[in-house]
Amino acid sequence: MASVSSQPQFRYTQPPSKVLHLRNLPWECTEEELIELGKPFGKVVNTKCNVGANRNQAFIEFADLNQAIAMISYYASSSEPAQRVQMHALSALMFCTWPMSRIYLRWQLSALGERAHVFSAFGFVHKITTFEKTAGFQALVQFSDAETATSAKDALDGRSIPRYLLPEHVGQCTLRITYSGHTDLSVKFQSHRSRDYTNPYLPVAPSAMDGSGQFVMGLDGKKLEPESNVLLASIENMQYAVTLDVLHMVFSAFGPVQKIAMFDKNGGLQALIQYPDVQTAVVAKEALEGHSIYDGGFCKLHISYSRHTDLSIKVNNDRSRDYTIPSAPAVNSQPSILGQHPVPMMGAAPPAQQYNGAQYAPNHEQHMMPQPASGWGTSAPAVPQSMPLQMHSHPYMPPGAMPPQMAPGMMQFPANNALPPSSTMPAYGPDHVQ
DNA sequence: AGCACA
Repeated sequence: MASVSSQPQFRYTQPPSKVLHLRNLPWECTEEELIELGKPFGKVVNTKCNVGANRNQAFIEFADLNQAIAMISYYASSSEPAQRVQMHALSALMFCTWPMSRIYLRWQLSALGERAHVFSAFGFVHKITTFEKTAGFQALVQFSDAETATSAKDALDGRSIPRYLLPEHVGQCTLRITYSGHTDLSVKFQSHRSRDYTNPYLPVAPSAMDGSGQFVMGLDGKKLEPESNVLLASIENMQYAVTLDVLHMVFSAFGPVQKIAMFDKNGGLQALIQYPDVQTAVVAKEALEGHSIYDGGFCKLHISYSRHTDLSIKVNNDRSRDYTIPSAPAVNSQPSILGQHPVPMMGAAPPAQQYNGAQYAPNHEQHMMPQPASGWGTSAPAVPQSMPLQMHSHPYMPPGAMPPQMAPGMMQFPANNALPPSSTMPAYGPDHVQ
């Protein structure tokens, strides 16, 4: 735990790229705005906006690698992995203006929960601090200038935070906004309750780190773990058997699964799932966390990043498998899997509609995950699906070749957060954008 | 009306 305080703790989980991937941009943005964002750091040669089901993701490509690095570095917050930094910093910069006078907004949520993104749609959020009072959850938000603050106040006061920005269990959050009496926020640390987006070198608050300095808290107070290409999934409420093949199918929807190891822990089932790269694991985790494999909350997944990066699978059996080894796995030696499959799944469970949660916009045109094969009894969209490249090409689960255990009531895959595992552009051709 | 500091 030594050695951390004076240096910013950037953690780059990806090799540098000329292409930056921006996630969680609030609402739609334009190509012009993306160019404005990147211009201070170099020559923007390509952009793609309105990517993803929520149209809140984008790509920026620079002419030179160093320019992309410069942008990342500038907006890096020392308390977060680089991927999240991109997301936060860039969302704070949308519709940006750069001027002098400062003004504060005070806002209040009618329920617990905090989303800086809400404000960043209107301009560069310089600093934010949150706190709880008897009246509710409050925050001070400092913008770059008064005009920006005024437009944000006028647009947001009395309105609700978009559902997709909120956790499922949080009800409607109505904002109340007035001007603050403060003139300048003085943020001493980056922490789970306050941020200074103008200063990437601000130290991380000790309270936001654990003993080893490894984990930090996100602005929402949740733990941020170092990202990994290996996920640790624990399964709760396990009314039905979860087999290796079921896990393989569920996790393969986001990219090729290299290895799976299942084991029992504290009376529950856990599994380590290995992807070839971190980004695929990030997408899978964000999409699957908290959701159930079967309708009715059965076999609910809780997913975290593993400390492992490469599992060593000693033997292929019904609890562990290395899918990268070409020797045909003896799937047929377990004919009982189907027989053991829970009967209620086949008839009693209603058609799978697990992902009608608000954070997954029900935008069928934008679905990029494999749709249920015809015959599953769920409504298939009329329009052809646009799938990311790896869905067509990865050898582990060709589209339409779902394992037989896929039963009615099994989870469908969510539509958003489904990004290609690389931060290159080609997966989103120009025909995908209006 | 209500405004932080690890």
